[in-house]
Amino acid sequence: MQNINIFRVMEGRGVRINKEVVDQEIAYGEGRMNQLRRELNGYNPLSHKDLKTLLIDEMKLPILPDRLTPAGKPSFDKNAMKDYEAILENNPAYANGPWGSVASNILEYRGWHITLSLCYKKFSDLVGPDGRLRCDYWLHGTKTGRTSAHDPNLQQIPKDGNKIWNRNIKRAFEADEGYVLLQVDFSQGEMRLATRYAKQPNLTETFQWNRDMWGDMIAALNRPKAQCKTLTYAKMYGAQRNKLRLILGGDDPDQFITDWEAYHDRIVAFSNKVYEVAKKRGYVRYWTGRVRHLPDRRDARLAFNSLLQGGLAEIVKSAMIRLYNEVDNPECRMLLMVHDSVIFEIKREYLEQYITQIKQVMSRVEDEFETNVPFDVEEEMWGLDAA
DNA sequence: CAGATCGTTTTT
DNA sequence: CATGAAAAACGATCTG
Repeated sequence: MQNINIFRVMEGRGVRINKEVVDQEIAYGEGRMNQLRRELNGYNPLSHKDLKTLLIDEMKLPILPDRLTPAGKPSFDKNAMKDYEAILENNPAYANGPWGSVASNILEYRGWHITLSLCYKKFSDLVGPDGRLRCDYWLHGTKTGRTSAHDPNLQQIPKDGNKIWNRNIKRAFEADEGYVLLQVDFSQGEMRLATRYAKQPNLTETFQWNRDMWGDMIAALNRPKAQCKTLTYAKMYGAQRNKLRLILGGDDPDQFITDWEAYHDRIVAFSNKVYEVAKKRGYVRYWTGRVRHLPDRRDARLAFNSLLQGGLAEIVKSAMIRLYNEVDNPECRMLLMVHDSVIFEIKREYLEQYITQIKQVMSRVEDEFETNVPFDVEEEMWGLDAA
């Protein structure tokens, strides 16, 4: 079976939508947006112009030098608004004014705008008469070889959130009667691939012994998990020294970076080699033979990330072929794919046995790709309230 | 007015 | 000159 046919089957199946939850959230969200707009004196939080008039001209807040848009204008995105919120809270001149909650109002308005227009309203418009929502996958939708999804883009539905505007998103999806929705992810797939390519001994051991990668890194580098994640992802994306310092903030970032690079010495050396080779050739070749041509061969920083992002996408697509051939059936249907995870609709009474089988088949990467680093997967139930 | 670009949000 | 990957999609605003 080829991927194109598998995706065609998945597009045909779609996923069931809970119309009550969707309608309820639309009504509530629209009400909140109207109220917030009134509290903001009619200023439109979606208009950069309005926000400049309100925040800079009227409220006399400063333009934040570290918070500029690519075009060099003051940014009012959520990071900037957090800074403004702190300024407002710490300054009595503002606290006693009429704009006490202006920052949180703007953030909530924009949060609802995104959730309603991209999720709930889209779901409502696009859901079929049978109550199922179908997106459109583009198998060639990205430069790296990942798949993209459209109408709606189900690859960007918010995670269950602490934020009120997307706290109920997952409740909008439901399984058929007697079934459950299960997501299965390749965990730390890109780091496993980097470890496999670079033959990084300590990480190879971490993965072979099925230890927690973050736990080992935290212990070795003596830094909090959030910092370890930030730096690790930034390195996988090819961030340069200045950018690393900026995103890590205070607390001796240079020492941290040095320690990280020592702990991942083989990966660092390998990424440098990928850079050199890609610069010479103008492209990078994945394990399947697929190539990504660089948009500008003088700048090969993209190469390492493409090798990981694209190479993992090839691993996931291979896994989907095995899953379709060996597992998929009316009791256990593949419905959706989100980059490094696959979402299934499974008959509840056989759930445990299918979890075992899916994990075994999905992680059997060595069928196509020789590796001594295991590619483990983790399962997660959708809709925990499903009794 | 149509189409392009900007700024913002969300995901892996 | 500066540089953090890949995307979708909305509304507001700019451009021809």
